[in-house]
Amino acid sequence: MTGIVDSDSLAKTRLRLWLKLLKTTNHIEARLREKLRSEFDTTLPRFDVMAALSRFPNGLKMSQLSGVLKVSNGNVTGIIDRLVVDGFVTRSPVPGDRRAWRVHLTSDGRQEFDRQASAHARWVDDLLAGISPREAEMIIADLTSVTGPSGDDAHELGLEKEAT
Amino acid sequence: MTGIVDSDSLAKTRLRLWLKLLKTTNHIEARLREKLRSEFDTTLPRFDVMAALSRFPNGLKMSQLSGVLKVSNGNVTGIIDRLVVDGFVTRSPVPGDRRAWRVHLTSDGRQEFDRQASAHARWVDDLLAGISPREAEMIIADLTSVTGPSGDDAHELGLEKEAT
DNA sequence: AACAGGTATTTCAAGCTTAAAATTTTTGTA
DNA sequence: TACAAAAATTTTAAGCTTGAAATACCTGTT
Repeated sequence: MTGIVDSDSLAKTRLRLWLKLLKTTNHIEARLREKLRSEFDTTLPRFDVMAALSRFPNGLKMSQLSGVLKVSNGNVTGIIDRLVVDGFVTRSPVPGDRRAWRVHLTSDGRQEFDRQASAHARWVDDLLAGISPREAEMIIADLTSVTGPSGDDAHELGLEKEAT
Repeated sequence: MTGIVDSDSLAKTRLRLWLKLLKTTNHIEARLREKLRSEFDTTLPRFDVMAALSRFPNGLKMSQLSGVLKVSNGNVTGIIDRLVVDGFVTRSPVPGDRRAWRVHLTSDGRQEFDRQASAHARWVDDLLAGISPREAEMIIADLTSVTGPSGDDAHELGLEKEAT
């Protein structure tokens, strides 16, 4: 009998943790969205795409981009379309494979993203100001059991083989 | 000079924490979405709406519902529309206010939600199995500084004044 | 009673998201 | 070379999300 009670209360604690995680990330995401919209007239998905591209100066193929961002293929198409219209991203053909496109930031895009990224880092720091570095490290360590360690994109994608 | 370095590394730790929180919740959310779709042919937003309604047997007005869920007004309309079509939710007029609707679970809806909720709790427990109750409590406490304590919906909404 | 202002909800436009289908191109094999 | 299978991308359909505009209704004041 006590076995059931015990594992039940464990489950309840984990459910509370899940609800708290959800509430926290939703709260932070909502603030970041507001800020990106009001201060840079952009969106979180656009920011995410530009962040990914900024880490790969050689650009990425569409499928690599959706792989890095872990979103569906078709999703990225529309976001890139709009970033191209805004002059922040360009598509160039991949020599030797007429199916594929390589997308990368323009210098305008890089400039704009740099401004956005430093503001973004400030916002996050402010939003998490109530958490000490020691606590932060602890939480990071604990949560690593859920998703595994932070992946190395370049390694996952075999980009080390690419020419610069 | 060291001042700058110190606050910089603090900011970096908090940014890492944010990325980890995001990765963790995205991961869990993705699994829950898959499961809800494959096992119950529903979605997370539908589940959230039904969860909210299940906590208020008297039903909620549309604006109360979007208040509890903290999403926009217009958003809820479409989700409720579809739940009504499926027979899980009904809209009834609010006596004395012809603008408002009261929405609540049907008995079918309540039955279906109960099944979904217990599966959901199991999934969450499994996904967070790597975290001990002590760790969970610590994280919950730490994150409370970001969003404040878990609110009491009934109190926030003045529902205590409602007749049963 | 009239009416100004507020409230409850829906509608709308734009963008994000996914899974699945469709298109085009490449690649391996017979 | 022919051709089937695989790969890269786009398109499509359905649903979620927001903020803002539109509707309909209520309420207090004059």
